[in-house]
Amino acid sequence: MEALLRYIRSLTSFSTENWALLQPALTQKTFRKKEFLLKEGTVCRSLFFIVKGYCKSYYEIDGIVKNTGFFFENEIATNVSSFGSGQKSEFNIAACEPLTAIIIDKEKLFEAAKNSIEIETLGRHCIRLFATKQEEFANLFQLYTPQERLEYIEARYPALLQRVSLSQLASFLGVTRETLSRIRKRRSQV
Amino acid sequence: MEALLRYIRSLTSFSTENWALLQPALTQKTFRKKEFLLKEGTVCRSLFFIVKGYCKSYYEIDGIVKNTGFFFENEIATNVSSFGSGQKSEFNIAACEPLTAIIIDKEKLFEAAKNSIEIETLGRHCIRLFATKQEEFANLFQLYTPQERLEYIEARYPALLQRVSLSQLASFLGVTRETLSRIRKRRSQV
DNA sequence: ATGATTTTGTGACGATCGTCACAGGACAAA
DNA sequence: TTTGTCCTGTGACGATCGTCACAAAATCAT
Repeated sequence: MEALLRYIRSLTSFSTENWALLQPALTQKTFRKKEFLLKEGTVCRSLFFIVKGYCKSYYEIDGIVKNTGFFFENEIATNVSSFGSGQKSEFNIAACEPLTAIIIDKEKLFEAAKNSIEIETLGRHCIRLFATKQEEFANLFQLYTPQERLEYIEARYPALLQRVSLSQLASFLGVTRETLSRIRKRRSQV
Repeated sequence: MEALLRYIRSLTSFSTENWALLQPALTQKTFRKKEFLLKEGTVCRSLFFIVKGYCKSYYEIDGIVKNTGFFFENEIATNVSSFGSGQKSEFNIAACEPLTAIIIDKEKLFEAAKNSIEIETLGRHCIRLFATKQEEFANLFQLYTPQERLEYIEARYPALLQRVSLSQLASFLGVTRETLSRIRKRRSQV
């Protein structure tokens, strides 16, 4: 739980009273590898603050898995649009390793926020971070080639490469695993 | 100004007192075609609510313009990450037509939000909408081929096609104008 | 240690894309 | 009308990617 408080205080000033107010919204839970945090077709009613392990978001289209994001320790995983609008999620979030997360319940969070502008502000910061990350990855695809995308991840998210297999990474980069393999080969030959 | 109030009330409940509190943060301004709303290298200190006309966000990399978004009437254009973090913007926003916008000043908005949880909540909703749209377009690139992306825009944003030239659209879809032309040809021949 | 499963690399081939070059059409200004 | 500019289409060619197939390497469970 202390990890979450540290995370919050890195975003915005947050009193111990507000931390107490927030407690009813928090539950700690563990997930086995491949277990769902969020399943396609269900409504997302939680934020998942990752304490240990990592998970991924992915679409399954015509039986093919397409990874859209990886989430590691001290990050929040969720489906912003489903969480915000109450509509069904179009993608899954699943643990890639045994995972421990603090689940922040939407309804109880909103109740707490009604009486605390600091909590409301915290919510805004969380969404802002999410929007920034989405923007970063949207640009990654709109602006760069697959090879440049790989180099961007290598430079900016080296930890991701350490923990995610090349097949999983290829799916995330929007190419087949064969293509990723050839990009790596091409590059080493130059 | 009424358009902005209608926009706000479509997002969240908003009293006339809060509307009055918000007034100091608002300025109306017109832009000529090709004029900058936000220039690369400067910090984004405003939200631009578009009353009439439209604008685009774009990167200029090695002299090549890459469009990343179009913003029309009753939408808010901004650079969320620059607006939120205070860092310099890496892209431009420029009017594509003569444009009228209500400029919402960041500092004065934050002052107003300090004393009003309704305004703070409004800010959260604005960012949420932005995050949702970013997510939508990030997925468009991660999941679909150029042809499927075109079909998605045709189905979901037909108005965009009416107002944006094919060259501009090609840049937005992440392909050259020649490729977009051939996609359209291929499709009509089937 | 052994066998099964997963992950990665690679060759062949066709499809798609980017680049360069050029031509025709739409539109606005003189 | 004429000129100039911008937008769109298309042909040629090389580069890159996806698909299918198979093999090697690494990992996991027993």
